[in-house]
Amino acid sequence: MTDLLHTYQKLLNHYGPRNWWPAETPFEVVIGAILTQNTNWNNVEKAIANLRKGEALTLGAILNLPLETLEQLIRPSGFFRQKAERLQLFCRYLQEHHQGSLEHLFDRELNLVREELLQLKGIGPETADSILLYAGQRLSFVVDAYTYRLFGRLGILSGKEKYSAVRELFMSNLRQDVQLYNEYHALIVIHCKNFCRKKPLCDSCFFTEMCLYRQQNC
DNA sequence: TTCCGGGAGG
DNA sequence: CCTCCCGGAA
Repeated sequence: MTDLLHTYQKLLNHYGPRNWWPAETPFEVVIGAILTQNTNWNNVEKAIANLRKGEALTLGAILNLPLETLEQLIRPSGFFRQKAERLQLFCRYLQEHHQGSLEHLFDRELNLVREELLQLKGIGPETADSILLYAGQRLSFVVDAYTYRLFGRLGILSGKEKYSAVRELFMSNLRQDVQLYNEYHALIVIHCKNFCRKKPLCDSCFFTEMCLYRQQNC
């Protein structure tokens, strides 16, 4: 499946390296990964700005803040009640099982860490992989709705594959390189925001002959 | 004013 | 399957 590499090259040529994820620290990556579930990043930015202004961007602050206060700070990110609970659950877990240290959490065999993350309420596969890759620099490819959409339209996915199958497809066909995984997912995100939207802007998209969708609909 | 977009759990 | 929610675009 050299298509995956070819697609990566085209994206990288067009956008250049993204150096994701937009956060100051690994802990902020985790917070952002939870807040951005089913949510635009613009809304997450407002929530993070509120947390920062409220000096609430630390594990201790999130644990000690009254739930209602935390809810109001992250309100712009949507689903604020469940997300506030999930932030506190994650922080409490990190506190009690890893001395509050993400490094301690990450410093074991990949699948052990991943399974541990997946046990936590509010951390599904995409959030777990985002945390592993972008907060932990661990080799775990992130699959999201954009991945299904872009590669579905390119004719590489049918859309019916399970999350794990898509992740394994990428992981078994790409170099085992954290920076490559980081860039690839970031490039998929920006391309789907710019062009490969639900209502795609095919006219200005640089995937031409290799896009099945474009061949059939444009 | 309605509509759109975006993960996880139940 | 459904629910949880917002901000910005239409």
